[in-house]
Amino acid sequence: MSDRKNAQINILVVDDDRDIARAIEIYLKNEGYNVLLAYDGLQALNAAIKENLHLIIMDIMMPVLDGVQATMKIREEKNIPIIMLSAKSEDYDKITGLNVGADDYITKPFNPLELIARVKSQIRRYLNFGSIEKENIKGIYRTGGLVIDDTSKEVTLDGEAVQLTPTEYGILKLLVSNAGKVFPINQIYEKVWDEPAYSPENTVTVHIRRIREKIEIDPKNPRYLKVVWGLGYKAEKI
Amino acid sequence: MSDRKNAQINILVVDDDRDIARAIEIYLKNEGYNVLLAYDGLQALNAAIKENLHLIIMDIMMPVLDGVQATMKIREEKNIPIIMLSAKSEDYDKITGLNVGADDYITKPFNPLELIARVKSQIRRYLNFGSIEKENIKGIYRTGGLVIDDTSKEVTLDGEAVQLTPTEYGILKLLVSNAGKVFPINQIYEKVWDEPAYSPENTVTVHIRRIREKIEIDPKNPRYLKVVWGLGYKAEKI
DNA sequence: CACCATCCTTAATAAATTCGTAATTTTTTT
DNA sequence: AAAAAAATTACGAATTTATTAAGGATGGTG
Repeated sequence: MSDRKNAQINILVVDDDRDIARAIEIYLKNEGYNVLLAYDGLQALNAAIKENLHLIIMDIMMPVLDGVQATMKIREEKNIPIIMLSAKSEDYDKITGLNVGADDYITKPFNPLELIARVKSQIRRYLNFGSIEKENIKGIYRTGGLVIDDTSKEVTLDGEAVQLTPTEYGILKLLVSNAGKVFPINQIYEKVWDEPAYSPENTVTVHIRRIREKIEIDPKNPRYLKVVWGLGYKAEKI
Repeated sequence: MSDRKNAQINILVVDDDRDIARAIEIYLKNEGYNVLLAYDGLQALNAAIKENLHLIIMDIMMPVLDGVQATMKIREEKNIPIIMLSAKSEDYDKITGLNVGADDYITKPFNPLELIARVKSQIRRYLNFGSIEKENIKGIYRTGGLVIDDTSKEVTLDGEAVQLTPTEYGILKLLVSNAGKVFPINQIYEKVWDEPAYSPENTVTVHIRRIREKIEIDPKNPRYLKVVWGLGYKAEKI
């Protein structure tokens, strides 16, 4: 029953009520979408940066970081469509949500058909808008001659395959998929390892060095993985 | 001689010395601004709440409610730019004024041209704030040919990259993102270092000097990073 | 189960870059 | 002219990143 054409589309569902999140997940998977789950705004924000998302469905009332705040943060980074969910149908929520950068709004309890309709509408709008490149939907990231295919997990440099370890791949994907953006070392650690960074930040440095050895002609003068002194690393946007 | 485009802009002039208030009124009307007058802090506060103001020029020494107190009250309500006027150029006044939320500062007797220049600068800053949101949301700050991209932490001057150290970057970002606003040295220290400033830090001065060397053609006559004597530094709004 | 290969982490050291301080000079204000 | 504020200069200390190497965990294989 699942559409093949939707198999590449990643939707993030964010709700602290796991039953609701799971229910939505079922509806969406039934339509053939690929679904990721998060249970608070912070997780959502991390996923938005790390994953190749095409739509976010987010509850407003959440612990840690509520839907409104999370939306604002995400908007600073990405331009993915966001549908807000709210238990109450109060105007205040709606207005806040939309002003803050949400693209649509659904009140709970919602009609599954309506949810799907709005999801499709947003996706159509997003994909047609040209705001996204065809490449992105396939999970392909690139800068200069460096190409990362996240579907096959293959990395090529000027057409030649590069062999990376899982950790190296994770770091490179994070940086290249957000090319130009500077990531502090501990943020890299947290996003790639998915656990709080205490102090072993040297680890990241060592990995960076190894990636450079594999993708840079002259690791001392990197073209792609650049350090921004005192701030972190970034993949040069070429 | 009056600009039509300024006809919609309402400036409140607050001074208990009516001659001075009227003099300022004339200068401003000459530029095409719409001028309202108030003769003490309480009137000013009322006007700030009732009228649709775009700028306030306020004397510090006033009966009923002085300029500092009035500024604090107004700040609780609105975020209109406020330029403080002071007969004496005593440090105490200046520092209090700026810490309390004034955006700029002029000492009497003042040069009419300077007054107008500062008025224009503040108005521009205030009115642009809403419309440049797109840039702001992406973390791009600019004044003149100086552009700061906070995502990639890149600074360019007339298109050419400028290499700044983390501290230099922090200072420049603070000033440029609030271009036109004067920051006392200890405020700069506290915001950039994120720790209390104990002794008057010569450190900031040295950093300013280093930034100037990198972004100014003639560091002795800076176009961007200007000192406001006895007060602090500001990035010129160009 | 022992062996091997791969990858990750840690530590130690080196290299690079930046920072803060103090002393001195210049500029501005009174 | 005196005083205050800011600019300038130079240099050693401190911070941050790079590099190298060794040890340990993991997983596959004979």
